[in-house]
Amino acid sequence: MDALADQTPLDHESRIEQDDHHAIRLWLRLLTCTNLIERHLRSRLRNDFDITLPRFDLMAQLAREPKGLTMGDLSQRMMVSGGNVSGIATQLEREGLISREPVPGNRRAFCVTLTVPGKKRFSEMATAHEAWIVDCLGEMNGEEYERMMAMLRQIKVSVGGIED
Amino acid sequence: MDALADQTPLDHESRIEQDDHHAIRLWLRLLTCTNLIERHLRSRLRNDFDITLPRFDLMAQLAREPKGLTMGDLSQRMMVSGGNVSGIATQLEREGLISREPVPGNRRAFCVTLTVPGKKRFSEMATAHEAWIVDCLGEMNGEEYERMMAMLRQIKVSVGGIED
DNA sequence: AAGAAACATTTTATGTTTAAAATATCGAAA
DNA sequence: TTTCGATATTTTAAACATAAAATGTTTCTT
Repeated sequence: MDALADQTPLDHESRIEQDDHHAIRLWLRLLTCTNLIERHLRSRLRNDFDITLPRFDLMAQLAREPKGLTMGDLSQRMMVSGGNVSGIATQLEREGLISREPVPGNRRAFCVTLTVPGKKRFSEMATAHEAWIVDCLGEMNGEEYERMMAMLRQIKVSVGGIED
Repeated sequence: MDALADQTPLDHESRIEQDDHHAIRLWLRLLTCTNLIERHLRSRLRNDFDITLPRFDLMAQLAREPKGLTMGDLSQRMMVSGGNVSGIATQLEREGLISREPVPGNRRAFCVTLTVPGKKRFSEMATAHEAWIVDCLGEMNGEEYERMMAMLRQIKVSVGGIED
């Protein structure tokens, strides 16, 4: 095959053809960028802290809310299914990084919080995590950030408006 | 509190701090947008064509390369692991949408192509898929589009430069 | 107070994804 | 030739993810 002889490294986006609508090209580039960054973060979290991105994300939500969150809150904020949160929380609880306490006055819900070791662990990770992101996105000046944020907000509203 | 910060002139150090927050916010918004669009596309592909996004993506790669691609080519272009491609291809082959032919002269590799029904099926899907994306991203003028592409290219280069 | 509806969570079944091990082939050097 | 390293793919195990069913709790309505 010709493809076998092709040495250039490729991604979704470098394959696009001239006649594609510019929206398609933008979408593919958006996807490529997000995937690259996410992959990089996953890899660093795994190598440097032996933790997965979903577990880190759950801890990040809790770190922002010292009073704790219910499973449902976590599901909503992380934009993943309840069953998923349930599984991730089970793992983190087993590792002693979070705790699930019953909520007084509502026996259906649990209040999930970071344990003391969990807080310590998270603060170590958060510093590094932030630096990695700045490394990935940092070359941009304030004005560019604002423009990009505005365009993404537009997209967010536009997609959010389309009901699933 | 951000309102206060806006009125206060920032020294060098707090400006860096401020920029860092910008980077994090930009990353989170990027992630949210991509997830929303991806979720939307997944859902429509499932409902309208009873196919998953990974299967569609694999077919899309083949549609661009009528001579066929090897499993390794597919893995590289889709930016997913070889094992993953293997699983997806097995399913598509079972459904008769793709074929895996041995490559003459290299008994390790397979040449994967769309079958005739696969081509037909894909072309139906591709039209709809393109329209969905335009719906999500459409309200953008040429200048905005160019700016966004340029910034994303910058990010792509920046992240790509950091070796994994 | 009883029943129905809504809520919060977990469990189950199925499928996706990756890294790593296993299998097999190829190419080249000793 | 034989052996060794690289290449191409598949298999396996573990973590994630979703939808849907199951469980238990609360609230509303009558």
